[in-house]
Formats: sequence, structure tokens, C-alpha cells
Amino acid sequence: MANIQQVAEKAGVSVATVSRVLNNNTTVSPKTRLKVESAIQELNYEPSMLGRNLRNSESRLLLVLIPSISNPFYTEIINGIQDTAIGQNYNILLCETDSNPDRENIYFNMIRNKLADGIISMDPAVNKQKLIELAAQYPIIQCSEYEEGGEIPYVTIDNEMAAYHAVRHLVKLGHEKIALINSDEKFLYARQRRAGYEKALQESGLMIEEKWIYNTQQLEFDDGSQAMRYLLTLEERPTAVFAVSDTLAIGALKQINASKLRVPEDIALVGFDKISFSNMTNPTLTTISQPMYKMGSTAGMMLINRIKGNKVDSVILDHELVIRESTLG
Amino acid sequence: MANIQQVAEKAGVSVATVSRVLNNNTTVSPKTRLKVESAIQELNYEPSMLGRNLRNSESRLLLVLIPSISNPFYTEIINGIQDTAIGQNYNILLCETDSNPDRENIYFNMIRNKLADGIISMDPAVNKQKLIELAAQYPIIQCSEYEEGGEIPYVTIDNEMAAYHAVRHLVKLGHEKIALINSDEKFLYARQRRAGYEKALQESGLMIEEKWIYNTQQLEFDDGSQAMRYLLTLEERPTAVFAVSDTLAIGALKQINASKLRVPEDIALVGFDKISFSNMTNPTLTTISQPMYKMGSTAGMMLINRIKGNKVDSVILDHELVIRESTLG
DNA sequence: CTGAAAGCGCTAACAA
DNA sequence: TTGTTAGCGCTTTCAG
Repeated sequence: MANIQQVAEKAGVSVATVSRVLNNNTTVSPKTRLKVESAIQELNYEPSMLGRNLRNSESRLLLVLIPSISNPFYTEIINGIQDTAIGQNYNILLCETDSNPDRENIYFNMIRNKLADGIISMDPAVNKQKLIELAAQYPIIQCSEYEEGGEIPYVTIDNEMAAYHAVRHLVKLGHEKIALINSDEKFLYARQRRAGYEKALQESGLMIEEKWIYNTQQLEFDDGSQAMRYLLTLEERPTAVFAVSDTLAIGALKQINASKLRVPEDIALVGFDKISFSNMTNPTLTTISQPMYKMGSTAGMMLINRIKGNKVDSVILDHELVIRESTLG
Repeated sequence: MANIQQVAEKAGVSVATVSRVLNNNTTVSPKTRLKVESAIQELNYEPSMLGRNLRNSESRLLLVLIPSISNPFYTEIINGIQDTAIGQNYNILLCETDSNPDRENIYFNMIRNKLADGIISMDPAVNKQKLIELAAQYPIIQCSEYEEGGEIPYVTIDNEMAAYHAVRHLVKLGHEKIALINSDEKFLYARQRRAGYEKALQESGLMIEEKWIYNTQQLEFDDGSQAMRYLLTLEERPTAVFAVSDTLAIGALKQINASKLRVPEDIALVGFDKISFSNMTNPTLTTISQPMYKMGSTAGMMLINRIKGNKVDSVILDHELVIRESTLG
């Protein structure tokens, strides 16, 4: 592959002039520009990002940290980030951390190493301490999950309010025994959604029963099934379930079906996220829709602004309750 | 962030010596090494990949081209690639092409630009001509989808045999009216799976009926639903359906349920890929399991070998028929 | 065992 | 308008 030197020779100009043509610098005569351009053509030349990046000390690469690409929740967000990034001439590096600190470190080092210009973190299990340290030196944005009262800008939804809306919907349908399948409450979003759940119950004078609250380890289908298996063993069985993730709700639905109970007749079910699968289950799943694409594109824009040195403010986006078959009637 | 120069000064040695310590070069006295290491500690120094990569003319970044991250089929493959890559001190750049030539070009340029060391292509809609051209100059591996008779090494399964096994399973259950929901036959895997379908029918003396074959545009749920909607309009309705992707099968299942027909009693259903959701449907889906993780790790290893300049041979991995509820009885 | 120096490919300040 | 040149941070000869 040719380098800038060879292009300069072939065009009979200096490397500086070639560089000027490459960067659309105006101070190049049309004639010279033409010569250079045809030399570039002939040699099939592509500028080396490595040289350029070293010189400019930027990589135009954005790191996106997610716990797992297998969670469909992230896909739309990533599309949003990606479109924004490409539009601004950045590329994204999708980093699956598996919530594993070693992996995390690899990616954190990439930004120290100048291999990336900024980070969008979506991993709720991220090492907060390290992230805050890093954010003091490098552009970092949090998406979906964030630090309360921290200085790292974030984009998210109002999790408490969203959970409140979900549970209030169940209350309005007349349910009084409403269970919560929550994830680990070490995560902020889990605590917030629980708060929304409790608020909706209290508001209607319903008791908060610990036995109707189950915390899962992860967000896989199996975690939801396991949670539901527990709830179905209870003497006083709940008539409605709010799961803080569609994946959990789908696992729960599977378990309810296996028990020959019917949704929504025996148990009504609400999920969270509106992943594409949630419309493929039988019955289809009532769920909370997050503006995922917009969350992604907003986070992308915020990060790029941060990289440019601008100050950015955190953003809270709207959610929406999508009522489908699993709570009909 | 400190650079190698500052570390050298602080340690009272030359940059060359610091570089030697960084690269575990043996010809450094323990005493000097210690001095350098403590200087590195004190300055919180991390070597710049940009400088290193420019010098070594490598980026240690692997491009992984997929049409869409929202297709769960790819997730396990990517895990396999990723683990292999990280183990070999490479990182992967996940590139969603949306089967869009412009996006594709961005990523193809990255390898020309020296921003990536190699490519694993999983996009069936990739521009074959360009890929072949590129493969002449750069390390490229194809995963899952490939070029017949081309010189680009690939890792895949025997698609024809896998489809044959799926359909033979239906034949053995006594089905004689077996429909095929295939994707666009411009894709090699689609042609191969159709061949397997036809082989299984012919072997049993069953007719191949064009009316029972439906080709979809894409692999989304809706495409499957649409295909099934068509099949259900037929006067002579099939009693079994083989869909070449779980996503299509799940869409078809949805449609069958909506028509108040029952799976497998009225219509038996077989998918392909064994995505995790295929075990969450009601009934659970009989499907073909591909060794996705292994495909990924194999492709990763092949690519790294290619980058090292070794010759690599294409690999065909085993598949497996996973019988579940959608074909029971 | 260590240091000096060249150079990877590029951009930008300065000169002409 | 164009060329010369320094230098981004690193590795690797070559000398010592």
C-alpha cells in the first residue's frame, strides 16, 4: 500500500501539498489538486489512520461498554450510537464486558492508550470508582444506568416513574396481589424500579409484601423462569407480576404456561424494555417502551460534544406504557 | 498522560531501555528494570498504542462484519471470536453493515487505512467482488456464509446436510406436505438449504411443490409471519413447515397461533440456529443447532493465523438436530 | 547491558 | 500557493 511520500513523488509535489489535498485545505491551486488526485487514484492510495491519529492524537474511535451483546435491549441503543458516530466521522468499538473487571480493564486501558477517544458505558456492573477516576481525565458518558449525584453526564429514563406507571396499570385493572420480579438491587435502576412499584402500591393502600418480591442474579430467560417458579409455590399466589425486564417476563411467562395457568386470566404480566421478542410471545407482552434509538443517538452526541471539550448536561427521556395481550381484560 | 520520554527521564535511562522493559526484552539488568518499573508506576504511564502500532504497522484490531447485531444468531459466534481474539491480544471491532454498501466501504477502508489487521465477514450480502479483491491483499476469513470455490478461507457447517436432517425428521414423522420458508436464494446458504430440503423429499418419493416454497426478503419475525400467512391461504395446506431461521420460524408460529391452529398437532415446525429464544416459545421449537461459539473461535484463530502469514484451510463444523415440542408426536 | 538515532505516516508551523 | 522541517510515541538496529 502506497504512502503519502510516494503520492507526493508521483505527483511531483511535496508531502505537505498531498496532505493539504487530503484535508481539503483550500490553499491548493486547482491544477495541483488535480495532479495530486490523479496520483492518489493511480496508486490506489488510502491515508493511514495510524499516522494521522498519532499526529492528531485522536483515534476517532468510541468505546461502547455493554455487559452482554445477547441482551436485545442494547441493540437499538447501539444503532442510535452508531448512526450518530458515523455521521460525525467516528466509529464505535462494541465492548462486551461480561461484567468482568478484567475485560473492563482492557477497554479502560484503550482510552489511556489513546486508542479510543471516549467511552459510553451501559454496564450497570461497571466499577464505579474506576469509571469516576477515568471520567476526570477522559470523555465518558453513561447511558441507561448511571451514578446518582455523580459528575459523569448520563442519558436515561425516569425508572421510578416508569415502574410506577406499569404497576399502576395493574392496580387499575383491579389487581391487589402484585408481585415484583426485580434484578439485583445493587443496581440503581433496580432500586428505582422497586421504588416505583412500592409507590404505586402504597398510593392504592396496598401492602408491600416481601414474599412477593423476588430478586434475580441476572436478566436471562432462566432467571425469570426461576423467579416465577418461586412465586407459584406461594400459598397466596399473586394475580399479577411486574418484571423489570422483558427477558425476565418472557422467562416467567414460560413458567406460567408450563404450570397450565393462563396469562392474563390467571396471572397478568408486565415487562420492561419492549424488545422485539416481546411481541412474539403468546400472549404478547405488555411492557414499558424506552426510546432506545434516541437514547443511543443522544449518548453518542453527548460524548462527541464532550470530546470536543464542550460541557454537556444529563438528559432524561420519556418512556411509554405499551398495553398488549398479557394484561388484557 | 505521560509518554515514554518522561518515563525515561524519571528513571534516568534512555527511551530504548524503557521500551525494552515494556516489551519484556531480556537484555535489561534487574536493577534497571526496577528503576524503570517504579517510574512507570509513579507516572501512571500507559504506552500509547498509536505510537506502537504505527511503528509496528499493526493495529491488533480485528473487524467483524455482521449484517445486524439484532439477530441473536450472531451473538454466540461473536463471543467465540472475542474470546479467541482477547486471548491472542487482539481486540474486535463489531461492524454492523445493515447490508449497506456504504457502511461496508467504511469498514473495508479501515483495513486499507491500517486501522485493522484483518476481517471476519459474516454478512451474506457482502459485495463478493470487493471482498475477493481485498482478500488478495489483506487477511480475510468468512464465517458461516462463504464463496463457493473462492480462495477466501471460511468456517461453516454443511447447510445442505443440516436442512436434509431437519426435513427428514419431518418425513419420518409421517408428514407428506412439507413447506419450506426460505430466505432470498441469492444467498448461498439459502440455495444449499433448499437443496437439502429437496433431497429429503425426493429420497422419500415426495413431490417438490413450488407452491409450498416461500422466499422471504429478510430474516425478521414479520417475514416469517408473512410467509406463514401465505401458506395458510393454500387450499392444500402443508402439515409441516421447515424455516431456514429460528426468527422466521417464530414469526410463523405466531401466525399459526393467530389462526387458532395448533403446533405440532395441525402443523409441525422446524427452525434453524437454536437461538436462545427458540426455547422460550410455546411450544418450544425444534431446530438445528450450529456450534456457534466454536465457529467464532475457529474463525478468530484462522484469521490470526492468516495475519501471522500462515496458510489456513477452510473448516466445516458439525451441526445437530434438536428435537423439541414443535415436532412432538 | 545500555544509549543514540532513524524512521513508521502524517500534519502544521514557518518560510519562501 | 507551495516546500521544508519538526515531531506525535514508539521500536529497533547499530555502536559502544
